[in-house]
Amino acid sequence: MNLFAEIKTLVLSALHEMVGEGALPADLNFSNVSVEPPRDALHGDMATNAAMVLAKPAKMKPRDIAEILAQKLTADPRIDTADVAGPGFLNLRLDPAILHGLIPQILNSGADFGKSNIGQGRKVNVEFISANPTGPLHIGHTRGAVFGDALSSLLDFAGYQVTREYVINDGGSQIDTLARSVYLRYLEAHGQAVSFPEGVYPGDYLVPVGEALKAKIGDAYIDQPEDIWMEEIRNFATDAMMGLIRSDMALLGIEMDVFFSEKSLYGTGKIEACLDALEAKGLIYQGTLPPPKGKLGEGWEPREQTLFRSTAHGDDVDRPVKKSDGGWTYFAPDIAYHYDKIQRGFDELIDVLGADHGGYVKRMKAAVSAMSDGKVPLDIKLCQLVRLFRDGEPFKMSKRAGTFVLLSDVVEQVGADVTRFVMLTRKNDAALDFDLAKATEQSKDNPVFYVNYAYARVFSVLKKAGNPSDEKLASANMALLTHDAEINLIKKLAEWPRLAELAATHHEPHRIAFYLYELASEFHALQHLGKVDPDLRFIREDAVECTEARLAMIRAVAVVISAGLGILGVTPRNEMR
RNA sequence: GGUCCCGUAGCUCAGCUGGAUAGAGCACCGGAUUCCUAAUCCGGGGGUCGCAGGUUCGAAUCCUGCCGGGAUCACCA
Repeated sequence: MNLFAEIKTLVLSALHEMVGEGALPADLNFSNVSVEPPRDALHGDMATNAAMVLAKPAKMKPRDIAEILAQKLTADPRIDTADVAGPGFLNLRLDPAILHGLIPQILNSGADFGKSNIGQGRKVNVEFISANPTGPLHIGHTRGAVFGDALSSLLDFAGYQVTREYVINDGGSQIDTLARSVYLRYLEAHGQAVSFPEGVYPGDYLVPVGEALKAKIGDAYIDQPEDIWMEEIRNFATDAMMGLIRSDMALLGIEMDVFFSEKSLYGTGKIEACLDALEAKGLIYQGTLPPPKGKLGEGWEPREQTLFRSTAHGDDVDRPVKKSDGGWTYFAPDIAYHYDKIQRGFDELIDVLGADHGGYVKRMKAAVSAMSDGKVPLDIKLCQLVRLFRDGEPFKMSKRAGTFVLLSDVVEQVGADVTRFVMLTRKNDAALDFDLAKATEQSKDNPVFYVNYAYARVFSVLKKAGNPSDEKLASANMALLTHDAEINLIKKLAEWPRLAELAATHHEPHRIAFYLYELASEFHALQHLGKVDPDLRFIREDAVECTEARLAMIRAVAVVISAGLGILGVTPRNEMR
C-alpha cells in the first residue's frame, strides 16, 4: 500500500540482480538505500540515492551504478523513465496508471488507507499526563495530554499494540497536603470560618469536595486529630481529584487504558523486589554522593544513602533511592513502576513529560536499561512550555484557579478540536505559542480551519453532484486525470502511508499536522483552478466520466484528511458555516 | 558550574535514517471571482541556516568548541 516502499523493493531487487550479474560487488549493505519524494516535483515522482550511497563501498562511480540501475528499473512496467541527475540521483517517473490506481485503493480502504505494520504488533506503553491528583488539569498538562494521545493513535495506526497509561502519584506527601486542604473545606462546609495557611491548596475546586465529605460522614471528623481522618480523607480526596481529571480528559476525548496507582507499589514488596533485582546486578550500594558542581554547593553536607549506580547505564552521577532517614526517594517507586511495565511484557516504553523533567531523563533511561538488560527501549518525550496569548497579549488569568489557566478554560474558549490541532503544530521539544483569538479565526492563518475547510469543500462538491457512493467512484476511469495539478494532488496522497510510518517511527505526530496542511493546500489550489478554467472544475456537465474521476480523487482527499485528523484526535466537520 | 532543549526570511515555524537551486504561513507589493464556499488562489521581493573548526563525494542535518535564549540541578513528588 505504501508506494514508496513498493518501489524501494523494486530498487533493492534490481540491486541484488546487479550483484548476481557481477555489476556490483557482493557483501554490499543496502540499508542506506532510500526511495523518497524528490525535493522538486520537476525531477520526477520519486528519487533514489542508491548509486550515491553504494559508490564508495563498491568503489565505483555513482553515475556508473546509476546507469545500470536505470536500465533495470525501466524494464519494469511501473517505471516510465529513470534519469540520472546531479551527483548520481536516479529520478524515477512512474507509469501514470500506478498513481491512478491509488485512488480506488484509497476509496476501498477508507480510513485504513495508510495503516502499516511496521510495529508488528509490538506492545508499546505510552504513559502521559500523570498529573498529581491535587487539582484540575491546567495548560501545562494539556500539551502532554494531546501529544500522548495522538502519539498513541499514531502508533496504533502503524501496527503497534498500544496501551495508554496514567500513573497516579497517590503515594507522596502532596496527598497529605491535599487531605489537609480538603479537611479545611470540610470544616468550612460545616459553617466554620477557616483560613488557608501557606502550604495547603487554596483552590475553589476543593469546596465541593469538602461538601461531599460532609454529606458522606457528617460531623464525625470535626475537632478530630489528623491521624484519625488522614487515611480516609486521602483516599476520598484522591478519588475526587481523579474524577476532576478524568472529566478534564473527557473534554479532549482522551481515554486511558490503565490508571496505575503508585500507592500499589508501597507495602507490597514491589519496590523491594525491584531493587533486589538491581542489587543482584551489582547496581545498588551504600555511598555518599559528591557535592553538586558550581555555586549550588553551598549548604551541602555529605550523607550516606542507598544509591543506584545509574552511571553504569549512561547517567552522569549515581542517584539516591533511599533518603538518609531510610524512606524511599521519589525515584525508587518510579523505578519500580517502570519495572512493573517491563514485567507486564511491553516491548517499548514511552514517557511523555513536561520539560521541567529534563533532569530526569538520563536516570530513568539508565534504570530501564539496567532492568531490561538493554532490551526495552524507553523514549522520553519532553513537551516544552505553552505560552498562551489572546490577540497578541499574554493570557494568564484563570477564572476558577486564580493561578494557572485550566485545560477546561482553553477548551471552553476554542473547543477540543482546535486545542488538539494547535498543540500538535509544533515539535514537542519546541516551545509553543498559542493565541486563543487566532485559533478560532476562520482564515488561512489558522491551520485547523484551513485543513477542515478543504474537507468541507469536498463534501460540498460531492453533495452538489448527488453524493455518489464510494463504490461507484472507485470504478471511475482515473486515466482521465491528467492535469499537472491533479497529478500533484495524487502524488501528495501517495505520500500519506510513508509519512504516517515516518511520523510513527520518529514519535512525531506533528508531522501529520504539517502534511495535512500541505495536502489541503494542494487541494485548494486545484479547486481554484476551476474558477479560472471551467474545464478544470470538478463537476463538468459535459463530461460525465471526467467528473466521476475527479470526484473520486477529491473523495480520496477527504478520506486521507479524515484519517489524518483522526490520528490527531480531531473530528472533521462536513461544512464550515 | 553540570545536564537537557532551542537558535533557519522582518515575525511564527517546517525541513523526512546527511542529498539536488534551504521551504510554508503571516507581514509587504502586484494580480485573480458571471462559477462547486474569495473563509480561497497565483506571482514578486526578502537568507553569512547563531559563530568557528572537523568528518565526506555532499552538512541546516553528524562531531568538537564557543555565543545567545529557556528549563533543570543533592533526603520535592
